[in-house]
Amino acid sequence: MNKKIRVRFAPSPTGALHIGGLRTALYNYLFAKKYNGDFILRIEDTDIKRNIKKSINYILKTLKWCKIKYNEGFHKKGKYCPYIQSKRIFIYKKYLKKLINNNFAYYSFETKQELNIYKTKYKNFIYNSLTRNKLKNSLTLNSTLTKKYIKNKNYVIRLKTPTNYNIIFYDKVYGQIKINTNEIDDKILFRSDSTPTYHLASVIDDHIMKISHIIRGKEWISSTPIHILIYNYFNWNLPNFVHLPLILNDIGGKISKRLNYNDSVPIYPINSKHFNIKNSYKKKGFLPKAFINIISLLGWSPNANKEIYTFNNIIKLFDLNNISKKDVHLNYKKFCWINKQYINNSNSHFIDNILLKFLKKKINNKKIKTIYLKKIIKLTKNRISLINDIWNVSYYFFINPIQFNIPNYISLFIKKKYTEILFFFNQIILFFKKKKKKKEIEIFLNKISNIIYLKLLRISLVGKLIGINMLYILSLINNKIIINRINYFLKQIIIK
RNA sequence: GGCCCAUUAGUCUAUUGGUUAGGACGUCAGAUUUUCAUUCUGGAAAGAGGGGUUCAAUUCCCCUAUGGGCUACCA
Repeated sequence: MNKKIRVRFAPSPTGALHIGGLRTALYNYLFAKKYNGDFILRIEDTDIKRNIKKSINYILKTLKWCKIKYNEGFHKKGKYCPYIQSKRIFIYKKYLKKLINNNFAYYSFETKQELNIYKTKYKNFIYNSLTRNKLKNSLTLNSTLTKKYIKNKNYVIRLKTPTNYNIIFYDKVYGQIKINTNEIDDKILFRSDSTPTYHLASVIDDHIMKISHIIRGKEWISSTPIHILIYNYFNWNLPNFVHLPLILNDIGGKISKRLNYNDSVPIYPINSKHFNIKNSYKKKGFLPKAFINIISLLGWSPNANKEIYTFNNIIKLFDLNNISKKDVHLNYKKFCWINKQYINNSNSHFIDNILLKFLKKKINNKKIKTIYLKKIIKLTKNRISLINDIWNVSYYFFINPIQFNIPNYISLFIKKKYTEILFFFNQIILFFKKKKKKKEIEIFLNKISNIIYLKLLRISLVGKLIGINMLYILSLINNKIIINRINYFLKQIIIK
């Protein structure tokens, strides 16, 4: 019975891959990796109307960024090619015929409008064994009429669900679940435009591709009985079902709710008329390794009081038994904290290069030397959580402050001791007229006994009371610039 | 409305019948930092409510409440 573990991630290319989708992909990947199984990427593009061309590429790019590798599937050669459902329709048609011939599926001739009328007229209208006898389909109409409808292609094909039959299945996360067939409708398997629906295509593919575990979002629990019926009708062995808790957005709703693209949080930046999203986890400055750590903890937790894990450790520890049943709320601050741990604790050379690249791009000034930037990075990087934050903690080395944020008690001090302050700054200007060594600056700084003077100096150079130690600011910023900034600051004070 | 699922601090979670209910983010206080941030130390903070079962229930059962999912010729 020890069948090979084979799992799949089967996104439909209808939009940006959001954090929930990526979590599903990751859990499938982790499970496959842990048990030396196969991880398959299958594109489920059966709904032509909703397909967005760019999204397949987007999904691929996102998985690549996260280093989630699939060893079989779209764009790769494999035993069960092609791995995109729009190119497998002939297969689904073949199996569909079997269902019809065995009386497990039938033609139904109501138009969408007619169905809508039923739905508004009768509360809780369901197209199933309780109602289909009174409706327009191949089970009720005589053969000539049926043939006529089929010839005109005005039909859909529905699954024939049994009457009052309890479908009981065992979910690895949620345990036993029981749903009565009277509650589900005769789902459409094949649309009037001759395309299969998800239910048909995915069950057939999962069987053909020998998928052993179906790991997917909890929203599929209600559809699982339909899938089980199809498996049973074909006399196929059931796969293991593993439903994952949902990831909820701040409002508490499903993160990928219907067609609301803006609700989903993209991982990778993407530009197209369908995605009007400027921000992404990648662009904000999350590191892929940290991000994997973050999403691995969204609905799963190892039994340890630890938060930071390497990818390999996550694979080792990953266990379906530790998946939570409770839906997950995102905690963005914790995401940032985890990312910070990676910035400060992983290979510093690697992180420094990323930061260097970011700063160089931001400054866009080739005169500024790499060694200089590296020094600044070294001094400031323990202050950031996201890569992009490096600018917020180091900008004052590159741009002059224009506005000054002066607290009240210092404003009062300026008014009182105006002439003394002028004298103080003149001394500093004088001091910086000549090149100075770090040691000399340190001695000079130590002579300043009044803290407020130091604070004033900081404000004149940085613009506000933030930033690294004054010694480093004074020794890293060019003397001329220091003097210019002070002069500008003094002018501003006079105006006030 | 119907069906299904969930419910430990603001959030993520550990303990799965006997614990001072543990950890993390956040928050608050203190120390370090001339400032800010970091870092460190410490504090506050939880079993939705009501019934059972049991010597004992956060843990098992029932009801209620709340939240979520599904209820498409979407996936």
